[in-house]
Formats: sequence, C-alpha cells, structure tokens
Amino acid sequence: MKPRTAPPEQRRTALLDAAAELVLAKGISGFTVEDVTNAAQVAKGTFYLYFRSKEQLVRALRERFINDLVARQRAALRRLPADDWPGRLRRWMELSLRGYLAHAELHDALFQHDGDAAESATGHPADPAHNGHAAELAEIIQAGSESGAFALTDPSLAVVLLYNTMHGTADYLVERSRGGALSKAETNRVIAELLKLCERYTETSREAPLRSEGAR
Amino acid sequence: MKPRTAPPEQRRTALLDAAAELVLAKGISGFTVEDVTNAAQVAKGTFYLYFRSKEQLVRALRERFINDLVARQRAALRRLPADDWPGRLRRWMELSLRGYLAHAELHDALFQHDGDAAESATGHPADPAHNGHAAELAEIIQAGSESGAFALTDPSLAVVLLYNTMHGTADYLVERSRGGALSKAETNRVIAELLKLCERYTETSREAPLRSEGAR
DNA sequence: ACCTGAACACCGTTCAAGT
DNA sequence: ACCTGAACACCGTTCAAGT
Repeated sequence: MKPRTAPPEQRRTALLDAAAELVLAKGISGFTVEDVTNAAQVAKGTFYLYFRSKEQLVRALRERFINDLVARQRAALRRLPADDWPGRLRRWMELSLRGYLAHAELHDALFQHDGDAAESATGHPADPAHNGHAAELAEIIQAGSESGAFALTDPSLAVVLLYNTMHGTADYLVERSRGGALSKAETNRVIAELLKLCERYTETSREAPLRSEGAR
Repeated sequence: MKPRTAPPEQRRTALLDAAAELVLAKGISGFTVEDVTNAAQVAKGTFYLYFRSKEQLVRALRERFINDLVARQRAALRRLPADDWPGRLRRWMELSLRGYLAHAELHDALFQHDGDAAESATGHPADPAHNGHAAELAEIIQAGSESGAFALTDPSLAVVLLYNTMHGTADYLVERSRGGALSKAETNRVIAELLKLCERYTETSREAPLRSEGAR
C-alpha cells in the first residue's frame, strides 16, 4: 500500500522539511522521530533508511540552513564592484546579520546551546575550513588584505574574530527579538555599530584622515 | 541503611560534582541520571529531590562554571589601578579567554551546540542583564566611556559586540585545542589580535598618534 | 523530613516480514 | 530495492513504602 515509491532525494527532502517545521514548533528535543515520519507520511522505520540517527538529521538541517544563507549572500555580493573590499566586507556583515535575523526562529531553534558532545560537523567555530559561511568572509578579508585595503597583520586571525563578532551579535539580536518586537531602528543601530567595529579594526576609515578631537 | 543523612546543600554539591565529571567523560546526552546517582552514592529517586530534571541539572552546572570564572576574574582585576580603563579592558579580555581555555573541556562539553529549545537561563547572549560575566565587561566599558578613555557612541552596544568577539574566539581556541596541542605561541597570538581589535575599536591607541603609512 | 528503588511511560533504533 | 510497523532497549520521571 505505497502508491508509488517517491524519488529518494525527494523523500529525504520531505523528511527534512517536516523536521524543520517541527523544530520550530517544539524544539529539537521536543519532537520525536515518529512525529517526523507521520508528517512525511512514511513509516517510522523508513526514517532510518535516510538518516543514521535523529542527531544526524539535526546536523543535516543545520547544514541546509547555512548553505541557503551562503547561497543568498553570494548572489547579493556578486553585484558589487569586485575590488571594493571594504564595501564587500560591510555588505557581508550586514547581509549575514539580516539573514540570520530573517530566519531568527529557525536559527534559534537549530543552534540553541545544549546537548551533546558529539563531533560538530557544521559547528559554530569560525574555522573557514569547516564552515562555508566563514569561508566567504575569509575570502574577502584575504583578498582585501593583499590589495592593501585592510591593515591587518594576520588576516586569518582577523576572520576568526570578525566572524564571531557577527555571529554572536546575531544571536543576541535573535534573542532580543523573541519576547516582543525588535524595532527596525534598533537593528539598524546594531548594524551600524558592527560596521564601525569592522572599519576601525581593519583601519578602513583612513580616507577621512582628520576628525577634530576634543582633548581627553 | 543510610548511615547519616548528609547536609542537604552538600548532597546537592556532590550531585553537581559527579555530574561535572560525567559530562566531561561522556558528554551531556551521554550520561544518565542513574550514572549521577551511582557516582554520588544515592538512590535514583533522590536525584529528583534536588533537581527538577536532568536539564535543570545541566543549567546549574553552567551557572556554576560561569560563577567560578567571574569570581576568579574579579579577584584578579581588583589588583589593577582602579582608573586605568583600557588596561582593565585588556585584562578582562585576556583573563576571560585564558579562563575558558584553562577549563576548555568542561566549557566545551557544557556549551556545545545542540539540544533543546527551552529557555536558556544562563545562555550565551551578551545581555549583561542575564549574564554575570558580560555584566563585568559592561561595567568596564561604561566607566571607561564616561571617563573619556573610550571613544564609543553607544557603550552598551559595544559590550554586546566585544563580549561576543571574546566568547566566540574562546570557542574557536577550545575547538582547536581539542585535536592536538594548541601551542602557547598560538594562544598568545590570538590574544594579541583580540587586544588589538579592542584597542582599535575603542580607539584607545591614540597615545601613539603617528605611524608611518604606505600610500593606497 | 528525607531516602529508596521498583514500576511506568516514552522514544530512539532495529529487524523480520511484506511488495 | 524499498518500505512497513511491531518489538526491543534504554532512560527520565514518579510514587508508594520505608526509616
């Protein structure tokens, strides 16, 4: 009584979609594998034909989240002049933050702190080798440093710092947006501050070299 | 056959200690409540006289971790001149990073990403209102801004950015230290870079105003 | 009052049997 | 080949009974 075996990749996607919705509704430890198979209209055991475990499913969800974000950003960045590195950096920062915020609930539910000590495939740490999102930033910082746009002695360390600044700040905004509305004005202020940090740290703001200074 | 009912606060601590060891050995989802009660020499049910659930136990462990860190830092900061805000900021950053690193495994196991959507009491987000550790930083930034040591238009936003930069960077180092040794030299380089970011962002490095510049 | 541990409920995972 | 769902194993949590 299975009308027509669905194409396998499509079935996998259906399971992922169902899981994403459930994560939003009940949190990671709040939904069961059976919930997922019910929503996807397959038997419980079928789940294990597509995923090794519930935990691996969650990892796949995180990967998909990151990949989607990276794809959207790449598209937006492609339209910028290729050699304006400070501009690309600013845009990457803003897009990342807004991207996280736009999918705040899912991001929140997926990357909540808690849980397991298992190896963390797509885990946070800003290691460009393990994180496609951080890899984008690394490219910008690297190229911008080589072209002399950024005054950084160690570009790959700078990536670590800046990635984490962005990511943590996004977490913070997501958190604030939960109870009660997060005003657009506030979001903009945070983004402006983030960009200021980037500029000062990379010493990009050189172009306007004098700015009068009140003593002490 | 219970020789002498132990003082209750002491029993709670015994359970926490046992749990901390188990978290290190097996990870949060790797140990059972029974493991804890066995290690603490009490019956399984006794656990629920002291904690509402396994999850609440984990939260208590996180709280204890943060509190210990804060206490150690406060002691170290007390010995600095009270009005050298850039110095205090630098020291806070360095102590935080080294503090996390010194207890890397436990930090790692406790704050691993994964798990539940339940409310996050001691959660990361750099909101000084909810995080005693970030509150320390907030005090430094606030006082330093008022005294004119830092050039920040919005000190409380700066706290958010800087706290996350530090925390994420610590996570990164913890991660790196896992497989293979993390050299002292590398740790020092990261700390130096972190301090540089702080100085540039807060515009503390004014004292040495000229630094020759290669054009473009 | 505080502690015990058997019993319960729930869910992740497996597997023999179907098409 | 792919799917099914009953059965199993494992734990978190509860509770009636002890001291």
